[in-house]
Amino acid sequence: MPDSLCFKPLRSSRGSIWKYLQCGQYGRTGDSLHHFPPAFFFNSEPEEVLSIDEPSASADEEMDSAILFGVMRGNVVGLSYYTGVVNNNEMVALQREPSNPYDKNAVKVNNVNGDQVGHIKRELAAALAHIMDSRLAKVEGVVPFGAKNVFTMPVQLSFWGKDENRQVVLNHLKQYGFKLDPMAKGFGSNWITKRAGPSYSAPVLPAVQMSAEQLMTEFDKLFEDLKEDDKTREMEPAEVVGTPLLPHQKQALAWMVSRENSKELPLFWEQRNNLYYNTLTNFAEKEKPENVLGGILGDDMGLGKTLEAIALILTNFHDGKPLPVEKRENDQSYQKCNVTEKPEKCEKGNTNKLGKRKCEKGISKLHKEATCSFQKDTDFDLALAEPATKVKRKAMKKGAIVSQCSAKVVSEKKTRATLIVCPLSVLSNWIDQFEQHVKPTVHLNIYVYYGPDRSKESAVLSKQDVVLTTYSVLTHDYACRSNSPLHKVKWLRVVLDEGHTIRNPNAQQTKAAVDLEAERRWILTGTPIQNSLKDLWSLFCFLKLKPFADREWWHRTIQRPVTMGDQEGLRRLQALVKNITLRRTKTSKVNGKAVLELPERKVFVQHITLSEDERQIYESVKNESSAVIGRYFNEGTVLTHYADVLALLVRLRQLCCHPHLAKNTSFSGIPGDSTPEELQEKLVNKIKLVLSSGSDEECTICLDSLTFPVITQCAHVFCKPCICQVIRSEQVSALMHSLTELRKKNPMIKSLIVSQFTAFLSIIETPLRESGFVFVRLDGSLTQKKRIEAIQCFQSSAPESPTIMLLSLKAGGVGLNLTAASRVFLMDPAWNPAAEEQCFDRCHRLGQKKEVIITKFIVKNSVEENMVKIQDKKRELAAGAFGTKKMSSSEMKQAKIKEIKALIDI
DNA sequence: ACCGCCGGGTGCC
DNA sequence: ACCGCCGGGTGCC
Repeated sequence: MPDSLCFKPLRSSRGSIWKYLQCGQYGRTGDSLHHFPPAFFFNSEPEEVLSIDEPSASADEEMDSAILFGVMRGNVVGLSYYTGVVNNNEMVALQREPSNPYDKNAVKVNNVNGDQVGHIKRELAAALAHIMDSRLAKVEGVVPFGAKNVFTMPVQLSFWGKDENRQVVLNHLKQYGFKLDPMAKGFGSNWITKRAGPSYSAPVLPAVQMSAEQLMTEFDKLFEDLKEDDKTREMEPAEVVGTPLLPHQKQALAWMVSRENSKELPLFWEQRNNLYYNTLTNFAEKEKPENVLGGILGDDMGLGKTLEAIALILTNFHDGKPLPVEKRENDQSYQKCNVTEKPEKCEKGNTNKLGKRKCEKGISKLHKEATCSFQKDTDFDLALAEPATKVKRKAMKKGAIVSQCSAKVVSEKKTRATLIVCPLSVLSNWIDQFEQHVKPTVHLNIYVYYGPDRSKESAVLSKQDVVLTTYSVLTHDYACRSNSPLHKVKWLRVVLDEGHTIRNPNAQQTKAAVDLEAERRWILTGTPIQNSLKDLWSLFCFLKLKPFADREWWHRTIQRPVTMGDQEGLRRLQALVKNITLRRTKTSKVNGKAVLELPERKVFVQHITLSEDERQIYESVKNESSAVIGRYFNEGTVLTHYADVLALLVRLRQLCCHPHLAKNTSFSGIPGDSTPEELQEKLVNKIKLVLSSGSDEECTICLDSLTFPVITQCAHVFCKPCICQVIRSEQVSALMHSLTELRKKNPMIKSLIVSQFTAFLSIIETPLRESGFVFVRLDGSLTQKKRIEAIQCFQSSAPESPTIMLLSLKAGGVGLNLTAASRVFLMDPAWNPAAEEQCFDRCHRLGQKKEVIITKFIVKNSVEENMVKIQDKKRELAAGAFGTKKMSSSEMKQAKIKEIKALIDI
């Protein structure tokens, strides 16, 4: 529930290696861990690997390192005043109620469902209030017995907190005459282990725990066998899916359909008599808990998650029947009612109709809707008077069509629309894929909810087959939810593409997504967990996974046990993830055959030697940088100057690419002293100066006044002819050589040229042009529209289409499909090997027919070589993460300092 | 009748 | 509500 998301204000916490390593504990305790491919859990993120750790401050992070102070018995009173009921051994939540008019110390006791059971007895509440308010300890309760009492019942309280608060808590309780039992021996062992036990520190009670464990193991096994079977069954998609599915895609479809139609109880629930029990919390209720009608489709990039989702939408409507779609009788109707304009050319906010490709401009959406929907009589006639009427009459004679119509009429009352939320960068991909995979004889109503003219009528959205929108729009709308049709419609299905974008539970976009109302919920992501176990929680919240959507139950039943190394907790987590996730990697097998048979991929490293001049500049800047960083080391302030240090390193890397990238710094004294803003300002001022003063500025190459002045990133002004000549003669030529050779061999081969520095891409443009290469460019500065244009242009197989794409490493992120390219030139190494891999995958993915050859340029004897060494280490680290012990933050800092030293050879 | 005892009214925080 | 607590009724054994 959204409430739990707002539970406590937290700093926005990005991942860190610390958290990543914390997860290493899975491996320490788990013997059955091979079920989780490591990549599923740990995916290091490019920009985070060398980022500074923020101090751990948030409430829930405190809980991660909490220890058990002890336990005590208390009483819950006033039971007869409240509706909440509990079972013996059921977990309860304690909640302060400072506004209580009878006692400002009041502490409420709620059951797992959030219903109030009673209050903590006054005297005890007086002692607890301060502890809870000051967060000296988290107090958790279990009702050991007496759950059916009418007036009062006992409650076993356990106190968890930071070690340093332990004594404070004990003393405070003592003042009120209470005392904590250490919990180690005997006390309460019966009640605590029997059911709710495993969530507590497991090792103290081995004997009793074993039996509980064994029980669960048996249960898990049963469950696993069942589910594994479920995941290998294949299913044919609805007839209207025009693309044949690969075996693993049919498996995904079968699994997704079975998830959506599941009548089973959710995991960890069982029926006893007339009640449904949650075996983790011992909560019970009369009403059957809803299973998650959905889950996480965690297939690797390139396996076809989009197609799998489209197949699902078309195949599984209500009662296991396909979505009743409007059939187009023949091509005539298509022609007649079509404005053949490409959706890509639509203005923002317009409706893109599949197959129809109708773009609306200014006219009301409803009106436009009518243009092609020949089952809506009035609208239809209005918009498309004569010819379509004929089409329709003709159509109505056909039985198939009639039944389609009636099916539609019946289903009209049922929730119909699927909402797809995705990052802007893949929005057009969805449109393309719908167009590609839905038979052209079918008309699907697709509404792109984006742009200033998007309809605010929820009725418009709810009658679509598919509504596409972006996370930004979703979040924006959520801010004024009363006016957001997205948050009013009761969706048949909500699909979050690149669903890991909601992994931060405090982010507005997470809340906006969780707040959507839907019968079925899906998360598509290649990386369900990026940094730690916590990432999963948001996803579970979105899926409305009972009772884990509430932070407390998630924490007590899963997160803490797992973090504390409890086997039981690990098994629960494992079962849970397996239950709702389908994950195949590129190397997964279906019936002994690889899921995806991609052409081979080869990576070559080409070492570059800097020219005499370049080496000179490099060395001088390097010495300067080393001196500055060395000073920081001596002062012990490396980490406080981290940003500066990074800037210096970036300069060095830029120098490896091209001296002009960092030219200003090599002349301007202390490197790293200008922020990007200052740089920007400098540049603007320079341009102003040049423009205002005519051309009295000198070109530093010909030392004459400027002809055709151009300005570089580093605020240097040259004559265009001069700088072109310089660039041509300089050693970017390793690339040019390869490209020219390649063109000689096969002029049709397309290449990606990748760099992290867009300025470097700009420099490369010149010799490319000179040599007559046709190229496009894709970087972060392009608008969505231009991006699509660039990609389409590049992907085109037309003879005059560009053969080269200049790509900035971070542009577009995941999801880009650049399979037209079969060569990649990586001009400079990235901090993180994963970022490079992701980039290679943009062309080495489904649809690639050719062998992919990747060339990495590495400058000899430079910061780049050192980076490659660190990359290798990181790969090792990631591979062995399971066995690694938790690093403290000071160890982490040491590791970072070491890294910096290694980079600049100090 | 300054106590004890009895039995009815009453009851979370 | 099988308790405790309160306060009124009551009063030899």
